[in-house]
Amino acid sequence: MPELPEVESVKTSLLPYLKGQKVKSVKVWYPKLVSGKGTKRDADPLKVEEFEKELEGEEFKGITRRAKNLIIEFVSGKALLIHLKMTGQLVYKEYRKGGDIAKGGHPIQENEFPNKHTYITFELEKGQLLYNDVRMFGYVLYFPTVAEIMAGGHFDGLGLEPYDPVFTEEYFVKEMQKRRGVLKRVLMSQEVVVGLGNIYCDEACFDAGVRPDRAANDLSEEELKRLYASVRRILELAIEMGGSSVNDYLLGDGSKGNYANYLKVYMRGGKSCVNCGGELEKFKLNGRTTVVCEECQK
DNA sequence: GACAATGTTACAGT
DNA sequence: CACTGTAACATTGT
Repeated sequence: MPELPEVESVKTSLLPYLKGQKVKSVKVWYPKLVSGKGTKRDADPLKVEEFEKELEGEEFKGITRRAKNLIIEFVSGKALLIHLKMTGQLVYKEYRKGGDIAKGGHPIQENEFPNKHTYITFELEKGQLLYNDVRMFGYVLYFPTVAEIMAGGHFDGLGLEPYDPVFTEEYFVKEMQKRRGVLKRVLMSQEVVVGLGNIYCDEACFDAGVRPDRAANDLSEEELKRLYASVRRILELAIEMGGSSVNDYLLGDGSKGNYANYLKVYMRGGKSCVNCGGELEKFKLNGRTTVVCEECQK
């Protein structure tokens, strides 16, 4: 589900609820999520019981994000590495007095969570932190320290954060000019800049007026500069709006992001272009549905 | 039933 | 080696 704006929004919306709270107990309902199978941490999977036991009594300290990964840190130094992949959700729900779930004024319906797609429940002092994941692609991995996450090779090969001071226009232009691959593939590979997925890749290309099916190094310097600005502008706008709730994505408090209302091409194939009124073209590119305006994107 | 869905990785093939 | 396409992960909705 989530691209960078969604993951960032989960981070900021969750932190105020979690910070300072202690974990009373943890229950894992789907072992693969915490075992590391299918990730770079295939070796030495921690058993479910150990995952649950290690987190008991831990106090939340902070949440950080690297690309589309979240790192939850505890005061003791222990940490969780989380990737939501396509349909993961991390939602906090306050207890109602008497130990039940809160409802008054809460944006999510009573009894909606936990549900059959809730695979981890963290019982905290004032509420529950729930990990839901319809397609079960995501993972939540335990590490004794943040340093071990960093040393574990999880972030190898990732490009720069879009707001890293080192990620300059010059850097972007230079790196893109080195790559002959299809623009969409390069942007989504996370190897130059991280955070773009299928939604924001199409949106950024539309905003910059370039077709995503061109070769990256075919773009002129001017086009690359436009694209650099568009990538940063689109991601920033989406973060401000709390991300795009197209399907499964929810913020940490269970509410939806608003950016879906501002999407100009994603999911709009066949509709009219907001710029020129022409019909938007939809096609497959690198196995992903892609939408462009033939008139506005060259 | 076929197909597609916000991500990522592995692998076969050119 | 560079790159492309496909499958896989598992489920739901159209």
